[in-house]
Parts: sequence; C-alpha cells; structure tokens
Amino acid sequence: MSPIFAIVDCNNFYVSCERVFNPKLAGKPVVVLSNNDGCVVARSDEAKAISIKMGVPVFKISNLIKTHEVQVCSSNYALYGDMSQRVMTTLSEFTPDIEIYSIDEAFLDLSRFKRYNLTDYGHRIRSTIKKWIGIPVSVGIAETKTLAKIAGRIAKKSEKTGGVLDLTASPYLDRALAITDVEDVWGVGRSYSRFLKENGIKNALQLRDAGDSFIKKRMGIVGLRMVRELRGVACYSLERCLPPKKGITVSRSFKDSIKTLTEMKEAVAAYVSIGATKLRKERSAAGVIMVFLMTNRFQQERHYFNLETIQLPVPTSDTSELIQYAHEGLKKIYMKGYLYKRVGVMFKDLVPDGQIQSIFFDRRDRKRSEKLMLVLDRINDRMGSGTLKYAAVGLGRNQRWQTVFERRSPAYTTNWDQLLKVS
DNA sequence: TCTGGGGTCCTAGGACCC
DNA sequence: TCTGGGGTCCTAGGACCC
Repeated sequence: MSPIFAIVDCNNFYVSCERVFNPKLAGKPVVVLSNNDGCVVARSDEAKAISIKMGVPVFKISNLIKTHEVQVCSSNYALYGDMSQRVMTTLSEFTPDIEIYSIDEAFLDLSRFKRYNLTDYGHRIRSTIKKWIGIPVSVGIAETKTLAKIAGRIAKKSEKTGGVLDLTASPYLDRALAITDVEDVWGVGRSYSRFLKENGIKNALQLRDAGDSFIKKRMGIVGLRMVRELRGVACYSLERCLPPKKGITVSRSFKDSIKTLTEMKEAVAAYVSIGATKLRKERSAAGVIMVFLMTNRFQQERHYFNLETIQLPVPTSDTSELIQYAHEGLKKIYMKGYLYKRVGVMFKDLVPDGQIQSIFFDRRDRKRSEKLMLVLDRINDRMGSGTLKYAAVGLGRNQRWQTVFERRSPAYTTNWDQLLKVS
C-alpha cells in the first residue's frame, strides 16, 4: 500500500511550551533565547509580525523589545524535551506508524486511514494535542514527505485551513505549489534558493516542472529526489526507528572568554560527561575523540581555532577514561595568551557496545567500569543529572565557563520542587 | 558589552592497489 | 612524441535540516 504522509509540526514550539505554563505570555510577542541568552531561537507569531528574525542576537533588537514589550525567555531544554515526549506519546495513540523527526515534528503514515476523511482525522489529532498538552500543531497531509511539508506550511499560515491541509488527490495541489516560494521547499537552503531564482525557478511549481538533467547536474542526486517528491513520487519512506547515531558532539560558548587551562579542562570534563552519558544511552562506545577550541569568531584579530583527534586503543564509553584522553588532546592545542570563547568534544567512530574489539595489552578493568557507569547513570537519572559528577568538572557552583540562563522558566515538569503553584 | 548547538548526506579529489 | 584504466577507501568541504 502506498503511504500517505502526515507531518505534525508544533507551532513555535519553545514559545508554545513556555505559554502552557505562563498564561501571561498569551497574545503577546514572545521570544526564546539560545544558550547564554545569546540569539533568538523561537518566536511567537506576534514576534514574527514585528519582524524579529530567527537567529538574531538579542542585543540587536533591544529597541524592538522595549517598544513592543516583547516577553523574553531563556531556553529551558528540560521542559521542551519533556513536552516533546508528551506530544509524541499522544501521536502514537493515533497510529503506530510514526517517525519522530525532530523535537517538534513527527511524520505519520496515515495510509491505514484512507477510508476516512483525512482532514477530519488531522483535526482530531490537532484538537487532542491542544486539549491534552496545550500545544498548537499544524498538520500537512500528502503523498510524499516533501509535499506533506508544503501542506503543513500552508496549514500553519492560512487561517482558512484551521491548521490542517490535505493535499492528497487535491484540485488545489498546483495552486499550493505555486504559492510556495522555492526557498520554503524542504531541501532548498540559502545557496540553492539563490541559484534556482537566478535560473527563473521561483516557486515550488516551477521547481517541480524543472528538467531532470539540469537539476541532477546542478543539485546532485538529492536535488533530483526532491523534485521527484514534488511530483508525488515518494523517495523517502517513514523511518519507524531511529538509526544509531554516527557521532556525538557537545560544545558550548562561554558568556565571557576564558584564559586558563584549568578552566578549559573543567569545561571539557563537563562536556565529556554529558557526551558519555548520551553515548551510553545509545549503547555505543567511541573509537575516536576529538577536542576543539576557538576564540571569538566575531573578532577578526588574533583568531585561533584548533582541533585534535585522538584514536582510542579500545572504543569506550567510560567517562573518566574519555576525560583523560580529552584532557591530553586539549593540552596539545591549548595555547597560552588567547581568550577562548568556546570548547567542545566530539565522539566519532561509534560502535555498538556489544561489539567492542578488545586488545591483548589492555590494562583497564572494563567490567568494573561498566558497572560503575551503570550506577552513575541510574543515580543521575533518578535524582537529576549532575547529582554525581567527576571532580575534574570542578567544585564551584558558578564557574565562568558555565552557561547562563538569566530568564529561565522553572522546571515545571521535571522537578518536584518547581511544580506550578496554583493560588 | 552582548552573536547557539547538534546533526545528516553527498561529492570531489587524493592515495593506493591491481 | 608518446604517457592505461579501473577499482576502493578515506577525507574535507558543502549543502541541508531542526
């Protein structure tokens, strides 16, 4: 049976999460900021309407914030992750054919509901999520993922749709493509959009009808697949289970620059800890670890970036072992005298932890480390991450490298002490 | 003064091999 | 003056996604 794709997309997800717990934010322009309250990463419709752009540094819009009384929130990833899980769980009750595509989006295969009115079904999904969780979503339905994305986009923007648009066997399909700017097609980014427009292809309809060889030559196989998807030929299927990760990266910018190796080592230890926990959750081990650091990339003079790659003798997910290697790498690239703005670690060459090739000269007690990590994860899982941590992370409470969230909402859903008080 | 973070896939070119 | 023809593997960089 040929699939029918639905994309369910949470509207302005981070802002909507904040609004669920803070009703004062309703109807007002709201933005959510990135780490260290740096850039705008989510905007309410009202914020979009006063042309606050995605990704803009918050200091550049301080006037706009003042004159329009924009509500500003730090990001609260624990909250968004938790809300996302609730949305996904609710969606799974509508169909088991679900692909969790990102924190705020899921594809569904609705082909088993063909006999029903899919628009009605979409509305049921939408109202259930609104009622149970409080998050508004849009639903786009079509024969391919790319077309579903287009449907979803129109559903979100057009009042008439009521948040749901079904483009399967629709007389409005061409119309929908014609009103979709080429840069809004899934898979067309800045560079392709410029190239396509230079060649007279300005909307999704024109892209659909472009010549195969032209597209293949200039945009490769990916571009060709995209055009085929616009024609209703499904090139991407529903990925029910997520494939194992190929790499894990943890890095942060610092609010203020850092000079000392001591502080850099603490930061690296902290990021390795986060990464190693993710690694174990994936049931993987890293064969290669990379450490990188850099000065402020927005300052031209005396910019420094360096990266060190370390091949591990045996793939591991042991936090303390990984910290050791990461520190060795850091020492090689750390140069005195620079003002560092960011450091990070990457785990690569991941292997499933059941298939680790051991070596003869292995002085480590791997069984013991495995047990230790199990206990560590269990405690941090139950009592909150950071309950148990390595001394290498440092003992201070407000280290200079730590990320700042000045306007963070409380952990309504994940911390008993911070439950919403009803008065 | 203040500028996020984490991914994937594809392609071209070099090294190397037969 | 002539100067093979494939393969494979790896890597860096580009493009995209959220």
